Parts: sequence; C-alpha cells; structure tokens
Amino acid sequence: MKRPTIADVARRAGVSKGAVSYALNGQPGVSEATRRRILDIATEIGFSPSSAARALSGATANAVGLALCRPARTLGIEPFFMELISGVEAELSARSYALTLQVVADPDAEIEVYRRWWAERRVDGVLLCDLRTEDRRVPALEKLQLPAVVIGGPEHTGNLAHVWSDDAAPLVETVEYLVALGHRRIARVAGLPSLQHTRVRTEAFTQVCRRAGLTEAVTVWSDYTGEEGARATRRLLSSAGRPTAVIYDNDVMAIAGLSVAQEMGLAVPADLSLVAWDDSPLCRLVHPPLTALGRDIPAYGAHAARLLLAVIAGQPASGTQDETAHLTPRGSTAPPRSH
Amino acid sequence: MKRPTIADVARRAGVSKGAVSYALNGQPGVSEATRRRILDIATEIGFSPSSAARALSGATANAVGLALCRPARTLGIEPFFMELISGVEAELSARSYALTLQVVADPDAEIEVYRRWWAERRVDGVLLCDLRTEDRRVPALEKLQLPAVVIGGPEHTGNLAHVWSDDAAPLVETVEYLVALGHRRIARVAGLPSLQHTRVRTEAFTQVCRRAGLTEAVTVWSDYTGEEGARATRRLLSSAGRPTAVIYDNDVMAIAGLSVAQEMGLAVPADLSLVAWDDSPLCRLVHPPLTALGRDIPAYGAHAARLLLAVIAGQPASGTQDETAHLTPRGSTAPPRSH
DNA sequence: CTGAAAGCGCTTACAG
DNA sequence: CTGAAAGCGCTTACAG
Repeated sequence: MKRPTIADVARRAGVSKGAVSYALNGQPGVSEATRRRILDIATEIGFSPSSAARALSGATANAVGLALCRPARTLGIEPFFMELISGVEAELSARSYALTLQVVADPDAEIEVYRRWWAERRVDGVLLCDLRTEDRRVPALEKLQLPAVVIGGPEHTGNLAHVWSDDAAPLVETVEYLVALGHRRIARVAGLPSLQHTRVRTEAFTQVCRRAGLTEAVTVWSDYTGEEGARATRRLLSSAGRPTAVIYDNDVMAIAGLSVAQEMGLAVPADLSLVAWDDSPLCRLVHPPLTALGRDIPAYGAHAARLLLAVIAGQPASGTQDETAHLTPRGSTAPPRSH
Repeated sequence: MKRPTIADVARRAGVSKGAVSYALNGQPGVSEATRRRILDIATEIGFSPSSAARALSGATANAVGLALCRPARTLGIEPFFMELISGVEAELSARSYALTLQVVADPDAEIEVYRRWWAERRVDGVLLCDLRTEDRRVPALEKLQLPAVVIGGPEHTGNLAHVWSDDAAPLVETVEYLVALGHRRIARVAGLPSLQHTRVRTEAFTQVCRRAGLTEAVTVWSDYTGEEGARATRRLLSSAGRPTAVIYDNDVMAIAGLSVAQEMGLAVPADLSLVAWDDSPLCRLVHPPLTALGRDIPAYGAHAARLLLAVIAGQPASGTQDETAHLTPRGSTAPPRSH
C-alpha cells in the first residue's frame, strides 16, 4: 500500500501543497469552503502528514520522552509507574503526541539518553521521574534547553517546570491518626534515601513524632522491593520493644510486611497496625485490606503531561502542586492490643 | 544550544556530507582512516543524526510501536506488561531503536492507531499483544503491510510473525500435580474469554480433567482484576461441593482468592490449594507464598523485539516458540485435609 | 575513494 | 485567497 502524501491530496483537491498544509494546520490562507474540501479528501484517502517531514521542517517532533531508571523487577511490580504512564498517555494521545519510552540503568545513562534524544530531535520534551536530592539530570536538561517537567519537587528542580505533591502532610496525618488510636511505638520502612521525596518524608516523620512526644520513632531504609520490605519488617519485629505500628513508603513493601507479621504469628491489626503509602488495588487485595495513603496517580501523570505541552508551546516554566495524598483507613489499623 | 548537523561534522573533517554519512553508517566509500577521523569528530561535537531527516530520506524511523488495550487500572496492577516492556526495551535500545507506547480503549481504536502510525511513518513495525480468537487487528496489519510481530499464537496469527508460549502443557502439569496430591475437585478462574490464550487453556483444562476422571472440573470467567477474582472465588467457595483447589489465570486474581479464603476462615493450603499463573514477585509477597506457573517475561519481550527487528530488516515472517511456563510449588498447595 | 546533486514530504515566507 | 520555491538534514545513486 502506497502511503498518501500531501501532494496526493493537493492533486485531488486541485490546489497547491501549500494550501493543503494551511488547511490541515488551521492556518489562515484558505477559504473555509476549500479547507472543508481538503480535509474531506485527506480523510477519504487516509492521509496523515509524515511525522518525519513535519519534524524536519522545523515543526515539532510531536513526541515526548520518558526515561525510567529502575531495575526491571521493581518496575513491573509497582503499579505506580504504569498508572503514571496511563495518565500521561491519555493526555498526550488526545493531542496526537506520541510517548517514547526508554528504560535506563542509572542517572548517567539517562542523561546520555536525553542528549541523544535532543541531538536526534526525537522528542520535543521530557518528563523526569524519581527526583534526587543532588540530581545531575536537572542541570543537564537545563544546559540542553530541552523542555522538561520534573515529576516531583518543589525543591531541587532548578529552573525546570515541575508538578509535585505534598509528601509531609500525609505523613503527619498518618502519625496523628496512629497516635490517636493509642500507638506510641511507630516505625517507618522508607524507600531509597537518595530520592528527594524520601528525604521530605523522613524529615516530616521525625518532626511529627517529636511533636507527639514519641521517643522511639525509628526509620529503617529499604528499596521498594518486597524482599527488602520483608527483611526490614523482620528486623523491626524482632527488636526489643518492637513497634505496634509500621508505615511503609510503598504498597509492595507493606504487603510483604503483612506477610512477615502473619509468618511470625502476629495478628494484624490487633498486634500490629500497618499503613501503606501508594494506595493501589494491591492494598485491597490482601487480608486484611491495608489502610493506605493514596491519590490519583493517572491524574498526576496527565497533569505533568499537560504542563510539559505548555512548556513546549513556549510558556514559562512553573511549579504546580497536585492533589495531596489522603488516608483511607481499612482493616490493617486498630488500637494496639496492649493499650 | 545549537544542535550539530552532518554539515558541521563534514566541515571540521574537511570532507563532503556524503562521506560523513557513509562513515557513520558503516558503508563502503571512505577509507578507514577517514572513517575513524569522522567518527571521532562526531563524538567530540556530540553529533547524532536527526531521526526525522533520516526517516525522511527513506531510511527507517528507528522506532517500534506498542499499543496496550487494557483499562488503566488493570494495566498498572499486572506486572506482566511492565516486565514485557522492560524486555522489549532492553533489546530495542541496544540497537538504538525507540519504543513508542500508546494506551488504547478497544481493538478498533488500536487499528486506528496502527493506521496513523503507518501513514505518519512514525514506526517501522509494531508488537501486537492480547491476541483474540477473531482478531480484526491481524488482517488490518496485513493490509497495511506494516511489519508486525504477534505476541501470542501460534494460531489466528494470519501471515504475521509471532512468538508464542505453550499454554496447554503448564495447565496439564498443574492439574496432574494437584491430582497427585489427592485433589478431585479442581476449579479454574479464567481470564477474558475473548483472548486466544484463554481458549487454549480452557480446552486443555477440560481435556486433562476428563482424562484424569474428574467430573467436577469447573471454569468460571473473570477479567484479571482483583475484584472479579475475589467474586469468582467467593462464588466457588460458597457452592455445594466446593473445590479443594483453584487455578487462577493470573497472579492478581490468585492473591485476591487467597484473601477471600482467609476471610471465609479457610486455611490455605490445608482446606484449599491455590495456584497462580504468571509467577511474579507478588506471589512471593503474600503468606503463604503462592505456588505458581512462571516463565521469563522480559526474555519473552526481548525475543519478540528481536523477531520484529528481523522482520523489519526484510526477513520472512516466522513463528517461534518461547519457553514454556513451569510450576514452582510453594506454600499454597498441599494434599486436601479431607483426603 | 570523494564531491556535487537530487530527493524524501512537509512548512512557511514571498510574490502574485 | 493561491501558487511557486526554498529549506529542514539526511541518504544515495551518479560522476569524477
């Protein structure tokens, strides 16, 4: 099958290629009647402008890049990324933008991908995930002047546009809720310490615990995988004066923690209360269902995509705050039995 | 920052643009010394050829398309797709191919995406997932003559290349294992009946149960979500002569089933054995860990990507069989208590 | 082995 | 409002 070109449309419409181009792009320069006729013919013969030719003529690539810097096994298991991608995609495809995805091994490889995308003119802009505290990717993108939106922040984003969610408030809400239930020994299994949002959460946790007069607030570090989440939980539950409540930085670790509690013969929630960050269908899948901190992740992705398209269109970089996660109490939290 | 072009490289090397092109693409026509010098200069000034210009000159788009036709909420929770994407990506990026992703609402929208990608020359080929029994997408792709690899089969793939895995043998292995444990009432919670691999599994299940003399082999239909998996399990466990073992078509439904069993006061595996298809880290996350049918999904994706690149390079469409899933017994299967 | 030139399919000033 | 033409940055026959 031969692909139709703009010349085919022009010939059948009896106009120049330029006129077809104007008609297709909604530019002035053709009469309304002619535009209508041209569009009808284009639809009829199944014409879509070549993205390559369009990109080459100085227009945009009509594509946006997303590099994911996580090992394959954690990428698959965390619903977060797919939900984010769904939201990004919904927004992009509504505007006929393509999403180019690449999985990278580390931040330096990611910078290399950005450089190549830029040099190849393959994308008009990129979305940056998993913001770190000293993030080399931010100055690299600024230097390339490649339009970008950081999914995270609001700090350490340089001059880049960003969409962020308050990570401190939900933790405060959760600790106060647990304290109200009567818990005094609350622990937290945190995600990767190199990530900026982990730092924000850790600081918030420390502060709210101090404010509530809890002396035994302990944070242990993990990497979002079930294995590490289980190991951290085992360590916490084996210690003298074990916690009566644990807050996890993602759903996967919380489910692993629930499993460890059951394996150690502890009843949830009577002996141990559990709270998961990243509420997802996984949290409702287990027994008891997990109390969780959640928000609309596809909407977050859509929000970021919309902002990126605005930046590509030339609007100044801005930071906008997205919805704050809220606590949904379910069966995994209750007053401690000893209380 | 101005992006370097082939002309910049040519100027600094003191050769023509044509020579640079030959050097970069490993074509004959330049001496080895000149090629070396040109490549060094290209690296030095950070040159990568414009993908648009390349695509326009009749070369390839250097991109491959993947359309996902599942609602956002199931996409996120099933590790399968992200693992598949990781594998596809690893293979593609090693050859400097980009992956273009699009989430679509239904098969017709998916065909429309293919048609647009083809007309825009945006991709050189596509990967097709979730093969159906009467799949309109297959003839549509054949008509477009867009290189394609079906992830599934080996039937109903038309003339398209495909990578498939035997869906019957693992089910036979599982049923025989359960029968050997002493189970006589085995049920199956199946995935979407419109998918080809569901049909293959259902037929295999019916046959092996008949062969083993099981009269009560029952299949109930679901949609891969935890909600539906839970509902199907509740129905099965409430029936007279409830099964002593249940096989699920994915990990998410199996975990939901485990939760329902616990909620109904049934001990797993003493009162009820559970087997999950799609072994993933999720299966090891719960308590007891789930006996599961698994195989290397990233490798499956890599395999499909490699085949697609071969088809794009002009090799004839072929069907190749991938690894067969194998059973990993864990804590969720045992002889039935009543036995 | 190298250079000059056409052409891929668009967009966009520039004349009419 | 429309047409003819240049140009985007490559690739690839075609001469030398």
